[in-house]
Amino acid sequence: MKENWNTGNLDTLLLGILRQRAAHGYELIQKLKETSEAVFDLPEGTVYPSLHRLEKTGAISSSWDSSSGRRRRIYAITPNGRAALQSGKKAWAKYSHSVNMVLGMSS
Amino acid sequence: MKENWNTGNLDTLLLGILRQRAAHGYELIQKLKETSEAVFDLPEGTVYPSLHRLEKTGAISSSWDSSSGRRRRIYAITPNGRAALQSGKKAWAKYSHSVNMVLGMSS
DNA sequence: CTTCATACCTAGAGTATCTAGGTATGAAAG
DNA sequence: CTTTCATACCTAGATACTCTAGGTATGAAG
Repeated sequence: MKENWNTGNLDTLLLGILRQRAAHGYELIQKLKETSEAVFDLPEGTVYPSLHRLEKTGAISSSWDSSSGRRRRIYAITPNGRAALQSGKKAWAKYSHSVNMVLGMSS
Repeated sequence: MKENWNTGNLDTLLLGILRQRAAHGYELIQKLKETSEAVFDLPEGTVYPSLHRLEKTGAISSSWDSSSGRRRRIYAITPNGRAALQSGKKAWAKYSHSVNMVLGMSS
């Protein structure tokens, strides 16, 4: 992942959801909404391109599943993705600490 | 300010610096760098447009100062700006809490 | 007198998000 | 049975912010 939180942070959030278990795109949107208490209520036009980016860089891999009759693309995090998640978390820790400093909030 | 942290957050950061005392643009860049421990080391091409945005929306006001020989545009936060800062801080609190949830970090 | 830090500015490139459209299936309601 | 809604995928183009890369000008230092 990049070492700047300010851009492409959705990629890190998706890896954060996928770190526990694989999921398909639509499901990720819902989990992101649930886990964030509706703060991240993102349109598909935002999330799908992000997933395609992550797959292109090898952070996640996908496979089609049709067991439910309805076709789904299941995404799973790769070892590369876990490394990217770790550096993304570090970037977040630095970024959030700095914002707290600048805004004069408890860090 | 907008209720979404993800976009236009630099505006809130600048208000955070200006909440204590007025400052000119170049100085704000340095203070942002100092206060954030170099995490926010932003180019002028990023910061000046942000200041112009803030002035256009009435969150800050500016005046020219030539007392140092070198001309400087001094920015001060307005009452509107303080209100915008408050809502920006609320947006940040919600956003950062949600990121911590999604990434599984201590919130 | 040249170089560097200060101090301002903007146009255009780059990039991420969002809007708005499209397709298709399963379930529920009437 | 057929219409409607949630599921489930996709992309093209608009929007918006950041950054690059240029420009100008002054004061200080060497």
